[in-house]
Amino acid sequence: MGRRPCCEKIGLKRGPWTIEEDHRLMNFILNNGIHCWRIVPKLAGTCLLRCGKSCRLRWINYLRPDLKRGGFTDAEEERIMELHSQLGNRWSKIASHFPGRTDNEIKNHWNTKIKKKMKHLGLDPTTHEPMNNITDQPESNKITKPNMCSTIKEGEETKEQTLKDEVDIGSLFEVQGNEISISSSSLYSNISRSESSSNFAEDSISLEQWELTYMTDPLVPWDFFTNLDDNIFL
DNA sequence: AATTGAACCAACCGCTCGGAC
DNA sequence: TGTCCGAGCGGTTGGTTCAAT
Repeated sequence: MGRRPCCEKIGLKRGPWTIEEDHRLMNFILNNGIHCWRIVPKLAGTCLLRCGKSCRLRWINYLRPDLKRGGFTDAEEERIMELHSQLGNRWSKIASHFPGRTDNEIKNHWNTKIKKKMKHLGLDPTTHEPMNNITDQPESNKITKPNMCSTIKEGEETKEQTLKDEVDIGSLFEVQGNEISISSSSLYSNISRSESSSNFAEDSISLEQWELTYMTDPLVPWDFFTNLDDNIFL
């Protein structure tokens, strides 16, 4: 017998999310936090005909307020290459080094841009070795590079990495009455104090303001979070 | 202006992991 | 100890956008 589906798929919507769905999911999470993804769509209202898994993905990859939008810088690309050479395709681990970036975003960027860039430089994107070293050798003489992925054990990860993994997205918000508080100290708890301001501020806006300003116009939202960054790193 | 192919990226699928019982 | 289930992860797909012709 096969595995049970993660949710009852009959009657559930698939494909691109609408503004209304985003709005409803965002409001639900801001008001209730994240406890169990499976029940989120059930409690979020009748227009959210999505499975919990889909809600989780939408939140993590698109709606999360601490997401950093925009292209990757050269420095970020270099860091991704460096981390990939150590961690392999462990995108979530790699993403944990980039606050505000998602594993999906990094994975996509790797597959569409960095891979090509490396090939252009004559490097094998999988092994990070110069491609001639491998292709010029007969099969029997090839030296197999150890799989970096398998050489790193969970227990050997740094404390810093472990702490980053433990950031609880659901705890980033506090909704009190009609006010949403985005705790900067929570948002950036995975950044060392030396990198961030010691004077953490609570950035509060009203729920109505949030909805009117950021959830009705799909082109606007990310500016808000850019400004949030500016405020925090002053 | 229309067509076509490439590039990009959001979303889905299926598997693994880990906690609860 | 084994089973179940939710969450997380990585690979893949498919729709959209953009550039070239």
